[in-house]
Amino acid sequence: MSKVMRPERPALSREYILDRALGLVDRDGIEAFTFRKLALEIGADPMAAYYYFPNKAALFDGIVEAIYLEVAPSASFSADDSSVPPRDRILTAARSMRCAFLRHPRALPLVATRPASTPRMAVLVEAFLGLLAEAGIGGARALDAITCISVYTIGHALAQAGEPAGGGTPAGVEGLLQEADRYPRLSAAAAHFADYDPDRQFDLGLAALVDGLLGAGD
Amino acid sequence: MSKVMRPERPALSREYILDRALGLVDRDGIEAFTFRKLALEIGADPMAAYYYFPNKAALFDGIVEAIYLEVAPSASFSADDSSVPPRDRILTAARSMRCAFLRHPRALPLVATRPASTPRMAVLVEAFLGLLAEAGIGGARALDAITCISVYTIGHALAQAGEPAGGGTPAGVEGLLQEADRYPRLSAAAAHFADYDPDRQFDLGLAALVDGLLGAGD
DNA sequence: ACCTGAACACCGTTCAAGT
DNA sequence: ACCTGAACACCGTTCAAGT
Repeated sequence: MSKVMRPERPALSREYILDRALGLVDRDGIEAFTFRKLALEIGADPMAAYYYFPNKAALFDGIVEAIYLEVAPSASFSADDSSVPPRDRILTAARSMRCAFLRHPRALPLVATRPASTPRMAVLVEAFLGLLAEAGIGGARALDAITCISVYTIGHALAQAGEPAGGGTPAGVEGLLQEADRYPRLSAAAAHFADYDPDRQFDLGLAALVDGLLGAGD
Repeated sequence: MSKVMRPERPALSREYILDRALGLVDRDGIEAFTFRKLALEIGADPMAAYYYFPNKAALFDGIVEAIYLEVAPSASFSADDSSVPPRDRILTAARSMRCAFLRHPRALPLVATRPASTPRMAVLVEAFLGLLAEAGIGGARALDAITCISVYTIGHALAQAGEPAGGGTPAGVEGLLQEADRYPRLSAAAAHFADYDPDRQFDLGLAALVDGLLGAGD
């Protein structure tokens, strides 16, 4: 019955630390993230995390990796269910990336900023290349398609996450709309702010992009 | 002949400070940017900038604004040169945004992350709405198109800027390619890394996206 | 191997003060 | 109005030390 009274804490590990770190970023944002706050969160010395990560950048890379691990736990991504055409499976794959991204809006600047070349990314790219091959796209065109679809997906999620949590009119635009004569078209467009639906909009652009990329070589 | 020997320095101003701040970010990156280094750069007390900006976030917002001010100094953006079809003028507008972005690769995370709703943005959006109207797109569809094209443009520039300056094979991918049997398609695609051209790729996706968005309502 | 704690060289920001 | 300088409450990271 020696040190039984110590506050019980899961054994420290890379995964556990990343999990709590991502939780902190989700809650308080990247700016507020600190090794010292992380230490409080995991109940250890401020420097404990340095045993698992050489520095903050490496820990952030780990967070990005953790988010990509949430993308499409195998299923819809690589399944070659021939009953649904490859074009639609490509759309589904992009949506499942988007879904993982939107689960961590405040961490997205990390995802958008740190190019990951990990085994996980290789698996995702490999699967996507498979989908594209089924759609008749290969070689350089496949790489182009993957990049274009990826940057559109991350870009859209990032912009959506950056918006004021309200979801209605983008912040500050109201002020500009006072001068309706200076921005007549913008003012007219403001009528449509109410029924803005990010998911529908994303799908709209995604379909345009994918169809254009698939059809370009005919 | 009192204080003549003082190192000559332009009078401090919002614009001057932003200009030097952007220069620092361009040179050393966002992480390394510090009010104290900025002070050295402008030859003033570390706290001098606080007279013009309430905090670091406000200064970063100013940097983003400064970059958008570099977009298409009027010309190609709003010109209704009827000899070139609206569809092509939309492409040109997106390219001119991209061009301004690529002039400041290390500042791009700021641009991608801070939604700007300033008069300058209103002017750009207003002009873009004009182009879309000429192409027969208005209302909610125009807002969708602007957002989709914008996020694609910023997303692509951000990804490109995030790459290792080398430009060749994305960092670390070589390591993964050792296990060619695990990632057969990725390995095959690697043959095309050499002739990767970001501008061509951007144009490819942009054309797909724009044509899809313009044609969707027929 | 895994974690602690003191120490160092920084930060952003506040505030009272100078001109 | 515009800028300075000291001070405060933090940071990330190093390193020697503990178990």
